[in-house]
Amino acid sequence: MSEPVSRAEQKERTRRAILDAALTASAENGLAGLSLRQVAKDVGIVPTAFYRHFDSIDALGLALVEESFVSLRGMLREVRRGSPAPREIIRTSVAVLARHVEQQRDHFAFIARERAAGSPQVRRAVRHQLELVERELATDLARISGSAWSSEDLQVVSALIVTATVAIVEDLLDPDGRPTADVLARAEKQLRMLVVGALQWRSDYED
Amino acid sequence: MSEPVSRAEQKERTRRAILDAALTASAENGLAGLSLRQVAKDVGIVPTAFYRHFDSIDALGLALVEESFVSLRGMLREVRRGSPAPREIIRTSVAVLARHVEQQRDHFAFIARERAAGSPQVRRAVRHQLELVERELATDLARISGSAWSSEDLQVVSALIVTATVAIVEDLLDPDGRPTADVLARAEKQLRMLVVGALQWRSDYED
DNA sequence: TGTACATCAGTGAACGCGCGTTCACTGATGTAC
DNA sequence: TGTACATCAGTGAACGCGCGTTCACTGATGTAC
Repeated sequence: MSEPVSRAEQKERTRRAILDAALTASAENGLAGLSLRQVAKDVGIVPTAFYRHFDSIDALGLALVEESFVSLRGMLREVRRGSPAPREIIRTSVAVLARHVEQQRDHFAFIARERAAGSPQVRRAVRHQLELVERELATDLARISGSAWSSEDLQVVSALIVTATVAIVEDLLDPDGRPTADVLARAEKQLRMLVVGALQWRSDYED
Repeated sequence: MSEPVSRAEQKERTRRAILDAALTASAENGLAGLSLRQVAKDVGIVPTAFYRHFDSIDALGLALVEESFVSLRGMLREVRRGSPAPREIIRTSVAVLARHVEQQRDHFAFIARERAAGSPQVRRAVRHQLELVERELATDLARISGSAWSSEDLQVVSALIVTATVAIVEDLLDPDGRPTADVLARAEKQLRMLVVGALQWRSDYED
């Protein structure tokens, strides 16, 4: 019935199972509340076997950061494929965001949670990744706008957009929060308002 | 030498000591990682005595939420005392924010952390308090602007300002973050940009 | 003011539990010849 | 193709530890008379 699997292949499968179980379990009490023994039990291995795959729980945490940002970058890639018309960009981007957050709920929740509450090392990794996203957004904005903004302004706008988007994701993930449709409608309005402010900025308020 | 203290007074002192120790200890691994035994040891009581003051660690957590928001509201009260000229409001408000965050670091860090990572009950309490702040801000904005915005727009702007401010506080608290002066300069710019967008909004983009 | 009783914050022993980590091991898979 | 040896993912017993919670208690403070 089943294919024979090489030792390397089997090891990779177990590693994946550990990552999946850890992601699910950390949704409960955060990465800091993760129990190596519980993860091992879920995976179906003995606790000590964990060490064949990761040096420590913190190393596992960093692997989960990587994995979660693979999801997030997949989303960004799809957003970049969208229309370049400003109004359309926002509408379609929010729709893409909503779909990806729903499909990769655990990854986005992991990022949102550990960004604020992770161990210093994990928190640093998450913030670093978000900073990279911020810089890429600044580059995109420079391309679209034809360098109408100063580089300082580009950074400020990008930071604002990323901040607002993180908050939108948190709202989407909040089980007690408003209905998804409301959050998305408000998200579009917030982002449009923000873009209006940024566009207006250069002519009116530049220092 | 020392004054005699009533039983009620002594009980209140112990309660305060528990809250202080818990706030400090939770800065390490979050409220979820708090050890009742460690808190008791720090306070100088036996672990079981904790139950004379709180029904559970979650109840203690809710008390810490209350206490932290007393700090935050103290800050807001001072902000409201400031100048009503838009440009001045932002500058002085950011300065007040910076000072309060520095002085009540643990309270602000508690709010930022538990907002994202607290137990469902604690997270709900934090988000509820932030929602109240958002609504009060909407009321203030209505008063200042003379009801130039729709109530829906007021809510959207308020949410955006609160979101941006929370992010600024997180940046101020981040030990690996940019220098405080940079964060504050950027904060002012972000908030101004945001206000520009909101003001422009009503004439240009209203649905 | 003095006495007898009530209250109750804090004590200390004891419990069972799940934790991370160590270690020597097993036995199937992989490799060299 | 067959054999002998190496590798190494997963095993299972054992460890010491800190955890939250129970319970009956003590003794100083507070109150009624």
